[in-house]
Amino acid sequence: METLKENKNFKRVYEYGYSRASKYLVLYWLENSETKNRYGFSISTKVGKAVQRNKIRRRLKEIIRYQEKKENLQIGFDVVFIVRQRAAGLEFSRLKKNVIYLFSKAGLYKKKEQQ
RNA sequence: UAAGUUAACCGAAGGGCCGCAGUCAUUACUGUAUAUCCUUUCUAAUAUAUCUUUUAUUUUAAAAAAGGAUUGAUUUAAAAACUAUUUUAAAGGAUAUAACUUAUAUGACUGAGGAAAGUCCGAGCUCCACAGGGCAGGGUGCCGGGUAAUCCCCGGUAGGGGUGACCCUCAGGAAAGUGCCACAGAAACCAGACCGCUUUUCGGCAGCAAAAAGUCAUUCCGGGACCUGCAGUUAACUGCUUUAGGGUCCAGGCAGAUUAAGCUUUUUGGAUCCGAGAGGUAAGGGUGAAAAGGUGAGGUAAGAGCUCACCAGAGUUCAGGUAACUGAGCUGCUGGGCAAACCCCGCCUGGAGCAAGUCCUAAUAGGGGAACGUUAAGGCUGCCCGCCAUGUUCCCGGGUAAGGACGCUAGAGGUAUCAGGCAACUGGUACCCAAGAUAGAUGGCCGCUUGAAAACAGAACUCGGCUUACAGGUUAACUUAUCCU
Repeated sequence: METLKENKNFKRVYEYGYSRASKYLVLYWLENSETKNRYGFSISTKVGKAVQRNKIRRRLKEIIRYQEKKENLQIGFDVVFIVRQRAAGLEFSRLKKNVIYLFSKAGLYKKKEQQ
C-alpha cells in the first residue's frame, strides 16, 4: 500500500477533492494519474497519545488492505482519512463499518455491472 | 494469623489464518562482463602475377624496342580505382560461460519499554581555526568512598519522626560586611520600662493614723410580723426550747449608760494614702514565629548569673576516629531568626547539538548597481586580552535547498561464574550478539485456549542516573501484636 507523504499532496486533496463524513471519520478523495490508490491518514494529538494514534492508523491500514483485496475498490485515487476526536478507543468492528460506509457513500466501489 | 518495613523482580504465554519492516539465502527476467561465430562500415599493409588454370583497369612522366605474333600485349616511376587476403576499431546479431548484478518471487531468522515518557542532571561522539588567560556569569555545598562523569550511588555523622523493622533532611559560613524581621507588642537588636515591684524628692490631706472638742439614738429598751430549732468551736453526747435562741422588716419610747464605737469640727503627722518628678529593676503580666539561658535556693530597697547546685549552650584541654563528629575534664556566666536576601569560603564550569557532521551523483550560480572603508565590521557564549581569516554592508536580478551512502548500533554491552570490598563498585575467565526505520515497521481476525487479559505507555545517535505514570502479581529478609507448643 502506498501512502501519501508530502504535505503538498494532502493540500491538493483537501483543495480540489471531494469529501464525505461520518461520526468518527472524514474522507477526502481525488483522482490521480496513477494506476494505484494512495492513502493518507491525519490524526491529531487531540485523539490521544502516540500509542492511541498509532493503533488507529494501523487498524485503518488493515481495513483498507482487506477492502482492496476483497471488495474491488476503484483504482486511481488519492484518499485521505481524518480521524475525529470521538474515535479515540473505538473498537475495530465499528471502525470497519465506518470505513465501508464512507467508501460506499463516496462511490469508490466498482459497480457490479462493470465486473 | 494479622498489621507493617525494606529490597529485588515480572509487566502475559500459547495456537491457526492474513499482513508490515530489516537481514540472509535461492533463483526467474533484466543488465553487465568475457569468449567464439556472422554481417556492415572504417583504418593500415601487401598483391594485381613468370610458374597449374583463368584474367590482363585508368591517368601522367621518362626511357627503350619492334613491324613478328595477337581482338589486345615493352619497361620503369608516381597517382588513382577495382578486387582479394590479412589487419585495426566501431556498431548490430547469435551462441556459450559466470564466486557478477538484480524481486515485485520463494524460503529462513529477527523485530519497542520498565519506564521507550519528562528532557531534569552527567558523559561519549561531531562541528565550531586553537579550545588559550583574566573578570563577570552559572552550578554545587556535613564527612569518607565509588565512577568515564554527575545535582547520581554506597557507607558513616548530626538533627527529626516511629513501640519497632525502618524512614525523612536544600545539612558550609550569621564574632567579614550590608540588609530584612509584617501584624501585634512598652520594646525586634548597641534590646526595651507600658502595667507591676522598689528607692528617693516635692506637694496634698479626700482617705489613713494620732490627739482634742462637740454631738447623737440607725447602738439601748421593750413590742409586732415573717423565716428558722438553738447553745456548748465540729462530731458524739449533754443541756435548753415553741413564753426560747438567731435573722430580716416595721412602728414606737428616750428611763439609764455615755465608757467605747459612730457622726461633726479642729489640730498634727508622713510609716500608710493621693498627685507630680528623678532613679533602680528584667522576677511577674500581656504581645509575638521569636523577648537575651531553664529550675530551685541564697541574696536584695525591689530585683537580677549578683552567688551557688543541677541542666542547656559557648570556649578550651585531653582521648578516640582518615574525617564529619563523639566522650571526659576545666574555665567563665553566656543575647535571636533569615544565607530558598545580597554576600563570603571551598570545588567544578567554553558553545552548539545526529536536522551534529562527512562523502558521492546530478543540477545551478559565482552577474550588475550604490554606499562605506584599513581599522572597522565578522568568528572564537558576555566583557577585556589574545588569536583567526577576510574587504564589508545594502539594493536589483538569477539559481538551489533534489537523490543516495555513511554517521547507525559490538557497547563505560549482556549472561554465568570466581576473587576483592560492609557496600556502591572493581578485576579475571567463559559464552552470546539481541530493532535500526527516515512521514517512520509490531497490526487484524478466530467474541480461540489458560480463572480474568484488562494498567501506564511506542525506539529515532548511544550510554549512566534522576523524576513522573502504572492494572495485576511474585520472591526474600526483617519488625510489632496475639494465640499455640
